[in-house]
Amino acid sequence: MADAALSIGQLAQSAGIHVQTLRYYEAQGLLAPSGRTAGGQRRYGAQAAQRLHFIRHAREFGFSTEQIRELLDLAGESSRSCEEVDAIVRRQRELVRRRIDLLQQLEGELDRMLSECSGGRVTECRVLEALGDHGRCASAHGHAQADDDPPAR
Amino acid sequence: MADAALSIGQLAQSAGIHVQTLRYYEAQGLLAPSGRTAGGQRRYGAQAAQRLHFIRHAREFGFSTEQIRELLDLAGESSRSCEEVDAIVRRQRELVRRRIDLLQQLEGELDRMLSECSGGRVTECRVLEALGDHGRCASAHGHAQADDDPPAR
DNA sequence: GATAAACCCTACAATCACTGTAGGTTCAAG
DNA sequence: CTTGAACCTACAGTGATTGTAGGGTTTATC
Repeated sequence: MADAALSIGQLAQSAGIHVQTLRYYEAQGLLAPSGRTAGGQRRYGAQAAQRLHFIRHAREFGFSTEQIRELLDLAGESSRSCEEVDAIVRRQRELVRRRIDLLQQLEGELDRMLSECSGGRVTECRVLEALGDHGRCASAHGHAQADDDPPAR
Repeated sequence: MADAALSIGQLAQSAGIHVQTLRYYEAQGLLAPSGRTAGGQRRYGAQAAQRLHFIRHAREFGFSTEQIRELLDLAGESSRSCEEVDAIVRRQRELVRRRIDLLQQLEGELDRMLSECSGGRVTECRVLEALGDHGRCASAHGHAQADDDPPAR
């Protein structure tokens, strides 16, 4: 069962993450090692590697560790309805959609700023002016505030 | 000069942010109050309000407080070349562009997941499968990791 | 001029998802 | 059996806020 057991460093390298992150996931209840050596070092089996794969993928999708724990729990009791999983993903897609919209507005603004600046002195630089003047924005992205968004690093 | 002096609460409300955030900006060297009352309470003049406007706008654009401090300093010595400001904005646009690309890939994936799920039980739910299986991704967004991105809340 | 409510003060802890560090232990190769 | 790389725990730091504790100040009303 624990045939090709990986050390924490090997698993981390294969996943492109730091060992600390793995220990962090363990502390968060996302990923436990399959076992430990006599000396206390973590060993990860193929199942753990797969679980990590899921976790990393979900993180890239912007899911929080909390949400991932939800998803993993849901997947564990495999007789439950798919609707809960669906709802989480659907909510996530909404967030992604909104973030894209916002970023595209910002990109447009930044482009406009750059096109108006032509390498003069700061006094006549439109960029700083544009940043200071909300009114000139192409889109009035008013300060909405009920909306958190997990970083998509 | 300090005619229409605002309290921290009034300024915060007018900007749609919390008073703690203003105190945080002060600690970070971004925004000092124009003065204090005899009792030690902060008072902000019109100039401070404008500076805050700039700060909030730049934050919405994804600039870090560090970058904003740079921009403000640059704007202060108004005889310097515009190129430094330009470079900061250009770098920022690159980051925004990359984030949009990633998010659009993610959106596509999430859509695909949802279309494959049709409200069954978790055992036959494609969503969890898709999240676990990187290989089935439309785009192989490999684990690039040299890239930070400030949250765009 | 007293009182009370609303506001403000400092200082510090918590959040999230990690990353870094200190000081010590274990493993695998030679 | 020694060496050095990798591992261990425990804890502090990151960035941009937000929350809390325990007080002081301002303002309006009586």
